[in-house]
Amino acid sequence: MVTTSIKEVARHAGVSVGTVSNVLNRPELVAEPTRQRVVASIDALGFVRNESARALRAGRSRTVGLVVLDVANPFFTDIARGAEDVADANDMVVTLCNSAEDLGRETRHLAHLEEQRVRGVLITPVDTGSTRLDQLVHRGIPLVLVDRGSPQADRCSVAVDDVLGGRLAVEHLVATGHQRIAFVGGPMSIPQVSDRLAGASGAVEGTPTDLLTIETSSLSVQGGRDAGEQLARLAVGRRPTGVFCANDLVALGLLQEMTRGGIQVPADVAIVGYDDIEYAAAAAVPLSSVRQPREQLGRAAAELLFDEINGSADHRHQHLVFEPDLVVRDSSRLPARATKR
Amino acid sequence: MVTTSIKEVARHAGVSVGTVSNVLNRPELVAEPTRQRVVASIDALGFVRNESARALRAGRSRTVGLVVLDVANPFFTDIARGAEDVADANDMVVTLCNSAEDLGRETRHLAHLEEQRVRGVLITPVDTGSTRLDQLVHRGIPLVLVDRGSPQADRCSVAVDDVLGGRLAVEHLVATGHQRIAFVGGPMSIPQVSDRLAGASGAVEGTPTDLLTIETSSLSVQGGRDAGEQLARLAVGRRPTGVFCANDLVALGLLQEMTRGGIQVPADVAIVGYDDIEYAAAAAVPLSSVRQPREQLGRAAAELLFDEINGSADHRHQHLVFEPDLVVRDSSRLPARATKR
DNA sequence: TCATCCTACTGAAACGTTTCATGAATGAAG
DNA sequence: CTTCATTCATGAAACGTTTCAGTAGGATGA
Repeated sequence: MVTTSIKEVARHAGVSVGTVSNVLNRPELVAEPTRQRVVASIDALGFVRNESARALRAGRSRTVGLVVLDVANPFFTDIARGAEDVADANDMVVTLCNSAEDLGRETRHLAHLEEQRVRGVLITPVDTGSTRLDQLVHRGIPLVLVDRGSPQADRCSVAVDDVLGGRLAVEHLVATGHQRIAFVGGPMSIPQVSDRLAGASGAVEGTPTDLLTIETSSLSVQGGRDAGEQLARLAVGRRPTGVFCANDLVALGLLQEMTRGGIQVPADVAIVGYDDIEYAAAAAVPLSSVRQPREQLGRAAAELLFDEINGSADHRHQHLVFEPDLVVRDSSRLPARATKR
Repeated sequence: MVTTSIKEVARHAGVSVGTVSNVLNRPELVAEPTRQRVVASIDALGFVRNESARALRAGRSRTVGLVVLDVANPFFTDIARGAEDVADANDMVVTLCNSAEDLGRETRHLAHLEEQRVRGVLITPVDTGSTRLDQLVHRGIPLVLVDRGSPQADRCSVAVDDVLGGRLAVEHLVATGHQRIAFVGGPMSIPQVSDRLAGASGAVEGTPTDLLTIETSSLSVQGGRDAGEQLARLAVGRRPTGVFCANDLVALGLLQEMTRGGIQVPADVAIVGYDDIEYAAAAAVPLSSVRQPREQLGRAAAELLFDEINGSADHRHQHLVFEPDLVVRDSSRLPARATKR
């Protein structure tokens, strides 16, 4: 691997290394003819800046880390996109790290980020109580919690209001006339699940609507299928006519099981999911779902981070909460009886 | 941000910086009591290695870049997982970059990787003819092409045999008795699509089977729906009874349109997709699909890369081609007429 | 006893930048 | 003609490591 250094560029252009550096970083300090000569030499030699040397001298890098639970999940991909946008605008680079919900991997990534002297970290931690994060904060590395972990005084956080999301979904079911509604999701130990259930409960309060809870062992298609089987076994008169699922995978599994059992969606059972994943709209019956402002979440997180990085003096830690909204599709639409094609 | 350097550790432990460095990198050269003293100081001061300084001095970093077309695509996530495994074993780190099929983003990522002096790059390029890659190779940075770009003498590549994949799918349809088969996918300018079609053509050659081609404008659910509409309009006697789709999204769209039109899958039309995405098994009718050895692809790519990095002298560029296999599910299963539950 | 070899450690150079005090050249003002 | 700014460019120090030639002090062998 042949590498050209600033020194060789300097020699080639007949100037000092300081001048080359100035051309790169503060071109306004360099006379135009000189500048052009140096630029020409850079091109001729194929010079590429050595970021390590730069970072070493500067004492800080130009990267921030983004550690997510699952890179394959569109939720995090969209967050990453938002964060990258903001980083770009600040002449920074985002290093994307996938913890895959594995504490060991998360720890290794954080260690490597520290060794790289990243300017800050955006993270959805595997374990919200991890002391690894406190360590980072303690070392003075700005940190923003994304969609997990309770607000703490010494760091910023961004999140989406899951209680509101649950409420929106179930209010919609109530409004379209359902009197027996089920919440399907689990395990309840996941804060997102219990928050969404709390919202659902809130929505039926004061109405004559029944809310049945079916806890699944995981937020997966299989979990939805299992719950669907349970529902299908109920007598028609006791079966919920509206179901709110804690996420879209569960909803898809449920939908599949309903179809298999000859139960019509939405005529017999209306379904609302959560997350609005790409496949929600592409399901056998397009799925109503609660959509989170994912990209906005990433942007906001990055902005908080850069605010802390740049103006560390007067930075105030904040805890932003965003509002989700409901996307209504066929799976919960009132059957349009008198409509022709 | 407070940072402790090796110098302070040395002072704290009462040794020279060289000794601290040895404790870190070649502990066998250090007497045990000294080593323990230094380790204690490191812990006490919360020392974290400065990777920039290390890389600068060493003249090379410990990272390789992996540039993918879409981080959200499980195909690439699995490749990443495979590559990371291999990197881990070599004490290297993978930097994951998402080009999102955007040439500008790809270029920026590559530039940044170069500035970081990565040891090598694994890439599925946006534009296979890009001179940016030649530049990298020319600068002596090892490069492995992943699943795109024709084999070149100056770099390794790994790929999956798409012709074989197409053949497997259609041979299966032929074997289960279908005499009118359709290939659905497009645009044909994508090599993967035309290769899969070529395999499909090969499979019907010499058989009395008809192969109809329906070109879609994109490999999306919508593309599948549009094709499905076309198929549904055909008279039953002329309609293909088996369909091979160029990917699973198309297959899902097609499946959805069939269901909507009252055409039974697989009784009236059998469907085979490609990629075996997570949702394939979770579709309304679980989808048969051609599965690619994704993680293995990532492993192989990384192994080729490290081979080139480590033994640059006697490294021979290779072009590996992996074989996909067919996963048969309900969507193409012969209806089991006499089977009870 | 001396020569030789080991072991454990030291001290300084080097990596490629950025930054800053310094200096040379030019032109303007008096 | 001197003085003073202003504009450009220079050269060296510094960043935190790793590496390598040295060296001190035993231990070993003759």
